[in-house]
Amino acid sequence: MDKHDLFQQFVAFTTTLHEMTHTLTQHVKLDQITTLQYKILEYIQVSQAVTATEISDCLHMSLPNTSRELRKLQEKKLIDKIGDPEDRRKQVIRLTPTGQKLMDEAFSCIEEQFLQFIQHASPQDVAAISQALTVLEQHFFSARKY
Amino acid sequence: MDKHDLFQQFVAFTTTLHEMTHTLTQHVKLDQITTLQYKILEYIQVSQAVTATEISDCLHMSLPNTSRELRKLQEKKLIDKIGDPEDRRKQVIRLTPTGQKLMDEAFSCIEEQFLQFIQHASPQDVAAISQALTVLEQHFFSARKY
DNA sequence: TCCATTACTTATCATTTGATAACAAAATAA
DNA sequence: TTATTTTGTTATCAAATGATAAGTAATGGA
Repeated sequence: MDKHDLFQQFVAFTTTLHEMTHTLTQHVKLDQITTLQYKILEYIQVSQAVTATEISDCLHMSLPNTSRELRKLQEKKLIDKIGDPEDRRKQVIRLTPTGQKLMDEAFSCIEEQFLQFIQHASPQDVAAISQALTVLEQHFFSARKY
Repeated sequence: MDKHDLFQQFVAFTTTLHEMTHTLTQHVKLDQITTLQYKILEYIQVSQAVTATEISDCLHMSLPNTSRELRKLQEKKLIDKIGDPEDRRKQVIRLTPTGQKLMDEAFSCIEEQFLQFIQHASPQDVAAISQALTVLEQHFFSARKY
């Protein structure tokens, strides 16, 4: 197994995982927000306190477009913008209780699907999967630093 | 490690992999096609011979929209449609030499980035990553059958 | 103080994508 | 044969997204 073969395997795996992600998320009903807006909420939830610029950088979208989507999310009462007293140009973005509730519901729906997906996995299987994920996380995360 | 913890780990891993995929593909310059069209070409390349209905099903898009994108790709001379003599309603979609060349170039660009990504990986690391990918593929693929 | 930079907003435009209706041709079932 | 299903197309329409110009306010450096 050389690095070229590993690349081939990696591509195939990515396709499988992408398909799996689609299956896991397809039952989440998000009538009020778009996929992009969901990704933004997801990022805010994971990062807890973020600025518009950080969202813009991490989700690879322009600041004007980020600003527009954040305004829409604020209009839907899903996020709050709080002025940063340290630097009054900045605005800290947080989920509102409503936004948090929406994300909690989405995640529990996804988790339910995930559990169905691995319902036949034994404790040994779970340990093996976790170990595999750890290996990949370590290698990919450490590689990102270069 | 119970299944709930595994889910948390899975979500974190998915985020990392998504970010990695973006990094790998960001240097591919596709001035002539959109992301969706690239995904269609990718699917055709992997599957070799497919119909519009198969693309529609696997990429989760409606048949009219699939038909429209295939027409655009045909206009760009990247794919061919060949009538199926067995069933004259069907059309087999294939990459043209130009389309194949475009995909080959894209993939070699992505592979180049991938190799940079794992440039510090030893043969032992490569084996460990491959083993981890195999474990996940097996579990996720077998889970999909249920 | 003055100037450049940063953080963010508003406005506008083109393009992409998703959804749906209506249609035609071929295959299949009744 | 007739009806139904399958495969694919064209034509619209609305919505989402991406890109860019222009502007405001705050910060920080010279």
